[in-house]
Amino acid sequence: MGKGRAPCCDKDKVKRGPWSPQEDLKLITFIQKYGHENWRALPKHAGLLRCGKSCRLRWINYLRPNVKRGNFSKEEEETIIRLHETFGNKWSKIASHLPGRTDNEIKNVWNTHLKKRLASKASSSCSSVTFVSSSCGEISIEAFEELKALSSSSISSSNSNVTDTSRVDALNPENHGRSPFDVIGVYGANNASEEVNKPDIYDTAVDIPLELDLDFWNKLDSLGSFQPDEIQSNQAENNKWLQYLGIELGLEVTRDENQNNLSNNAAEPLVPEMYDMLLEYAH
DNA sequence: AAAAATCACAACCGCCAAATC
DNA sequence: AGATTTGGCGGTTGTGATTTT
Repeated sequence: MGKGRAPCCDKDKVKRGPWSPQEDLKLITFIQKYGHENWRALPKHAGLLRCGKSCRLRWINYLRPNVKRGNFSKEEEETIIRLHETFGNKWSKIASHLPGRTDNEIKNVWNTHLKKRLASKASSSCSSVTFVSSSCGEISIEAFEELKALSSSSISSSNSNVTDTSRVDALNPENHGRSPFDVIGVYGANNASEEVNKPDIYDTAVDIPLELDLDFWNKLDSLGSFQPDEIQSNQAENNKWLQYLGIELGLEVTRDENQNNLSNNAAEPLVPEMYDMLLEYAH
């Protein structure tokens, strides 16, 4: 590496503000093909006029598989409140206990809803609630026990679920079998492979092997409700996911066609036409 | 109906720690 | 060992949507 710190990006030469569908597609297709080993170099290679950081954020918060969208459930909100009691504003830590939710989203929910709610609750009463507000300065025994269990669980890496989505998401039974988007973390498996074998990603397309973590699969087995066949083919999941995104982003694939593709090509490698279409659309 | 106020959330900024040279 | 790079994190801001006046 060269000496001298280079700025994160040239602010005059990068696009800022909301992401367009075209940009999303470029990012998705690039990461789908090559992974995201180097965020700084990624925008250049993907043909994006964006800062690497911006790409990373966009991917992590909105484009990667397994990101849960939509309102937080009551349980999720209560979990956030409890975890905030323990961790404070450590949003990534809190996010690591909420599969599919990102630190950014949790932070937003906290700042816009939960903080206010707690403040008003605290002003009315400081006792007799399971989840005690900050102003009361203590945590219930049940909450503490649960936190202890969560902390010692093998699924909780020290990092956020952003970097280890496959494990966290896979172990949440609620996450099984929703949409192609919710399928076991394709990119989590990918990340695992990157650590073992780091190809020159910009010269050759990468065949992404599905790395098996015994502990992970044992836990999966113990859940019982999961269908191992669904994740046998990493490529198949990529395929489903791309198709899903294609529709979400308004590409000309009807839902009927997509349904057929999902069932007929589930075990096939990525459909070249799909790639072409995505790339063409992105250009 | 229009203007003002408020809300919600996506995106940016700057700092820090770990990794790398 | 120290300088540099990079990814990640938390705080903050900008802006479009919604609600209130």
